[in-house]
Amino acid sequence: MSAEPQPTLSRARAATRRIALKKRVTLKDVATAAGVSTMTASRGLRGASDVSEANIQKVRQAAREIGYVGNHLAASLTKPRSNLIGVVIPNLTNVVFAHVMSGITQALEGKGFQPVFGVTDYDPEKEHEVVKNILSWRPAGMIVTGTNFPDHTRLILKQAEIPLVQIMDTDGEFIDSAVGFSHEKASYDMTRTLIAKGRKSFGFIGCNLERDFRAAKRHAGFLRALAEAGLPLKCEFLDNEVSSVSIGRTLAAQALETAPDLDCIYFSNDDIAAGALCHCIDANIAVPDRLALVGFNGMDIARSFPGKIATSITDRVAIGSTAASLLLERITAPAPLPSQCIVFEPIVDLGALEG
Amino acid sequence: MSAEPQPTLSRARAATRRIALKKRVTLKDVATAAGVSTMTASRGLRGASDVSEANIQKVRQAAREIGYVGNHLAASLTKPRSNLIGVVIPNLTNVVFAHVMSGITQALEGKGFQPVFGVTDYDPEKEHEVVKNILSWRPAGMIVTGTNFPDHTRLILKQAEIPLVQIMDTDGEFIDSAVGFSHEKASYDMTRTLIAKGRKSFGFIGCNLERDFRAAKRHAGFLRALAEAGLPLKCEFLDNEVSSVSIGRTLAAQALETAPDLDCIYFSNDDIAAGALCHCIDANIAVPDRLALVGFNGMDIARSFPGKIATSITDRVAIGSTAASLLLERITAPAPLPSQCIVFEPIVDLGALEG
DNA sequence: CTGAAAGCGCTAACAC
DNA sequence: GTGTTAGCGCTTTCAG
Repeated sequence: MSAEPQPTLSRARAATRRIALKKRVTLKDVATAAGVSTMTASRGLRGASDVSEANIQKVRQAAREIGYVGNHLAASLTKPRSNLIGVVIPNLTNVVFAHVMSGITQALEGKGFQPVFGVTDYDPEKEHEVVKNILSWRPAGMIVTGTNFPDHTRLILKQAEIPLVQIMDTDGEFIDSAVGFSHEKASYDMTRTLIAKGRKSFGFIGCNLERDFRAAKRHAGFLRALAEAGLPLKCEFLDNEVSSVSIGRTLAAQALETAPDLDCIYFSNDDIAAGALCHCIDANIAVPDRLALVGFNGMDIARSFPGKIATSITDRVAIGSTAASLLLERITAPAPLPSQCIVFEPIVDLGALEG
Repeated sequence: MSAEPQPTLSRARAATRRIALKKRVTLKDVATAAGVSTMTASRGLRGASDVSEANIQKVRQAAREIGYVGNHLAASLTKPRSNLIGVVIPNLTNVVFAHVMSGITQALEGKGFQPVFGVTDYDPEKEHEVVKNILSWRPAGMIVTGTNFPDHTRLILKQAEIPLVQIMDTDGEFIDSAVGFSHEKASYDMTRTLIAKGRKSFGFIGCNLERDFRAAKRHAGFLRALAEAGLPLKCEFLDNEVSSVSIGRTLAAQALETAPDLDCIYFSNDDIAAGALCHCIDANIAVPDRLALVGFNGMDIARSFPGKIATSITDRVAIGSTAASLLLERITAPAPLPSQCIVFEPIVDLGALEG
């Protein structure tokens, strides 16, 4: 008797559901409407080989008529992985990551993958949660930011055994593959260039260095170049808020009060450098002649003051799209590909300092 | 005989899979490890009521030990809807939408929903594809941009019968609920204010008006205010590329050559206004005394030239987070909520024109 | 409080 | 070419 099916249950449930959500259109409905089996319907809709042209038309027509939508959940359940792509980034108000995302979506365009994303706010715990959550959607691959993961996060990422691309940072160890650049080297290079241009009296202003590992690495590269040249760091102002134009303005004012003889301030990014420039304009300080301002990323905001702010130009969109393309390549490869790292070296842009 | 199970098949498949992906850890493995049934394991992991504390501990411990990750695909399949939230936006390089996304993720934080998103590039066909695709993940709700949808897109959105929030634009008809403001009214208001300040000789410079419906609505509001005041439009330069600082620079130069007596240029957004400002600085044109520049959105780039650019300040982050909160409210409501529209009126910021 | 059975909607594998 | 069967991994019944 327990082997006997009990139609009572499912009928009751169906009835309940019908009241709540009208009818849920499934593949079976398409099949019925087209007068074929569900398999033929399935194959027809997917344009599989081995279906008669007549049936393909019938099935697609039927699907359109009854407004069939398909169910990726069910389809993915029959496969080892879904066609979702997980994307984990620290922040979205910062344009840098918006650009990266843009590159990612461009590369994913029309490839049949849908991005699922999570924002970590530079918080390792949130990051872990987000990664775990996304992994439970069985994504075909993941793109995550940076190389600094706590062990337990690194572990689940490894154990997922799916293609993984770590972006933006190539300074640490990566798990599967990476696309980005060395922040330490980028700021080291920039600082050496500035020293070569004759700057001697350096200050540093940075935001969020405790949580933003990449900003911290830029700080480190800056200090290394200074140390190698035997130059002192005249003053340093750090803030733990996320960077913004207004903070730059405030901190620059403070720095110049503390050390009026500075001839160069290195900022952890362009936003704060732009804020500092606003202060300099008001305070009538000649930029860059008397004081050089150096940001990072080459963002619109820095470029909109032509020549005033020196910066390291990074191609975020390219990093995003390259990462996504690399990921797709690794996903579709018949066998796991060897580890790989693609570097996009930033371009030193001195602006008016060049002359 | 056909009723006889045929274990050969599944064993063969399992073996194959084992080679490819090692073992896939499922709930059953957790149950076995903990010495309980799958149901107890399921309930334990979800912290359901009616499970003994002892078993909860055993199950969670086991899950941790064998590195169980869970499978949202399977879990969602048993429910009418997944806990994904679909988000559809036109663009990501434009900071405006990055801010919106940021607000959305903030509001979704810790609520157990994961955003899935698609970018349309202002293309209705891509938009339709993206919407259809996301719907087939059976999201619990959707956030889409704007009110201008082609009929077939509007239809599938309606038929999905899930909570829907349309954002950024309240000018047209919305399907379920909306969070945003009237672009037409915003620019109408701004233009009237400018006229009241004595500006008489207006030009318009815009980008992407053909595809960006909201920019087009701002254009319309601007023209309406002009017409009402009986003022002529002295010149207009439109471009079909996506807006950028450099385009603004170019078009402003052209406009001022065509109509040197302009005393106010209205731009479709802040980027291009900032580009125009760069031109004015170079050409030594007093802004805003001789020429007022008016952008839209109140973005950092405009504010970084304090007072120079008049703009309508919009709170994108708030729109995003409000939209997401509203969506969650509608998702969790026991019964469908009535239609609802939340308006965030932009703030007119005249900058130095104020005086 | 726990377990067995059935089924979510789809597709891979086999049979016809 | 097309249909039948079984099963993806989980949860919702319902029976103990």
